[in-house]
Amino acid sequence: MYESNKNEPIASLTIADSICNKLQTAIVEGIIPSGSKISEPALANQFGISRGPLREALSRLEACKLIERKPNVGARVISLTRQHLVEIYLIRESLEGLAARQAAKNMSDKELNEIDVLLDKHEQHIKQDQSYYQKEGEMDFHCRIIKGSRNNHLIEMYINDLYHLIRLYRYQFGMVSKRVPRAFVEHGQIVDAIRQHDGELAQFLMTRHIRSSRRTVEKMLDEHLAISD
Amino acid sequence: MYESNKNEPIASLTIADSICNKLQTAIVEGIIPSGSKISEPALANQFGISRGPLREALSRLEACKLIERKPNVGARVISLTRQHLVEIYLIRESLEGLAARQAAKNMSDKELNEIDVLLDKHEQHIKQDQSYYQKEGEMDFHCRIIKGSRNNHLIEMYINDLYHLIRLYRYQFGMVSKRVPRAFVEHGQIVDAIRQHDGELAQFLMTRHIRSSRRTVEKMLDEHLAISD
DNA sequence: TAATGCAATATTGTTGACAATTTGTCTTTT
DNA sequence: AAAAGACAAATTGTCAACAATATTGCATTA
Repeated sequence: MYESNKNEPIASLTIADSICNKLQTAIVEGIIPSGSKISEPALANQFGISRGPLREALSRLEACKLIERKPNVGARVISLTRQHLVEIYLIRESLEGLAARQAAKNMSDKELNEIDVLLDKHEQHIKQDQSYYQKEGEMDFHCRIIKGSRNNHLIEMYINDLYHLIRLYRYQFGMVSKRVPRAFVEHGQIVDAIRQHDGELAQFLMTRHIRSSRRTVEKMLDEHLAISD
Repeated sequence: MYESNKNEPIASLTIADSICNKLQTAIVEGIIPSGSKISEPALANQFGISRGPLREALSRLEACKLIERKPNVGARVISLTRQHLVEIYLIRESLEGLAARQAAKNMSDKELNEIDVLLDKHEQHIKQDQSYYQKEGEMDFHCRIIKGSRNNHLIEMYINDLYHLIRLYRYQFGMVSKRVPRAFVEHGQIVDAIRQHDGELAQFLMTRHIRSSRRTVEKMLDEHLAISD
């Protein structure tokens, strides 16, 4: 019996899992708008399932802070605010800095080569079409550094919780800026530092990279949009 | 009608909430031992409730990583390992460093004075009885710095998730060390830096404080206990 | 007319039963 | 005797109905 047993589970086994994933992308992409109330009966028969697994899915969405629940009242998608966005960026500066430092210790050559391939691909995409890079490429890079830290708790915190929030703000605020080429260069610098096992430098560069990104976003929000504080 | 409407909810309103709290302390205090399997039917009629709210509580325990669940198999209390403990300490170094830096910006004089009172109380307790300080006092201090950061997302991450894990390891590994007096001094230094609005220094001191604590613990684990890696 | 209180409605929380999956045991086979 | 397979028991996942709470609208009253 030839088991093709990749560590990846083939598909979302339980309904709650499946629904949770669908709701995550629905919220990220604004199909369920931020701030809107979530009706359990409505969603349940919209997906053709019972309220049981739906509530389980909502629990997980609450855990990764995509929704807020009040007892006996219900669930709402979180409201996007400038302050919250800044809070997340500050946390990212901190955690991804740590990740970069640890990645310089623990990341394998194989992983680094794969990142090289990724960055090459990004370079091509940037020359033609910025949108891809902005939407997925950037986060892809950051996730790999996180994974390279070998800190499983950090990896879970990031992939399960923070990741979705970051994507949410990215989508909803449509963050595209002149920083894309600059960010690309900074990614290269970070990889270099990791390759040389210079943890301190990698941490410094990563922290600064995200801080720059944060400031660009803050400026953008101040100028362009009058988003409720 | 004189509403004594403190922002605190009077009691855990929903059963799931109540059970979740009970399970958290049960796990932290080892009443439900780490690594043990959790039987839903058993727990349910042990608490005299149905499996519905119990599962909701388990979902939250999974969210704060006190238990691990596998689909169609069940839930287990996490196994305590040296590596996991180190991972958490590294995350704390990072996040509490950030918190201290932000606290230097945002913490009010009132809060600082309250911490002074707290530290005085600690000093008394240390002179008589180290156990109190180790068990709750230390975490109390750290929580206040976190709250002083005014970063709500960070506060929730810490209070809802990390906090319980830290307490869990504290209880189970019975961490008492000669560092207690030293740690007390370091707490004072951190408060001083915050009071002077020296964010960089506060961050540096907090990070170093936790790093020292981590190294003490690592050494302790290497010497005394042969805990499974 | 505005505010208050009550009743009706709708939503969430909880329960117990049913379905699907896994685990353990026993039999069968090589 | 060991391994494979089938059956049985137990556990988890899911469902639909019931209870409790919150919200809404209306009527009543000041």
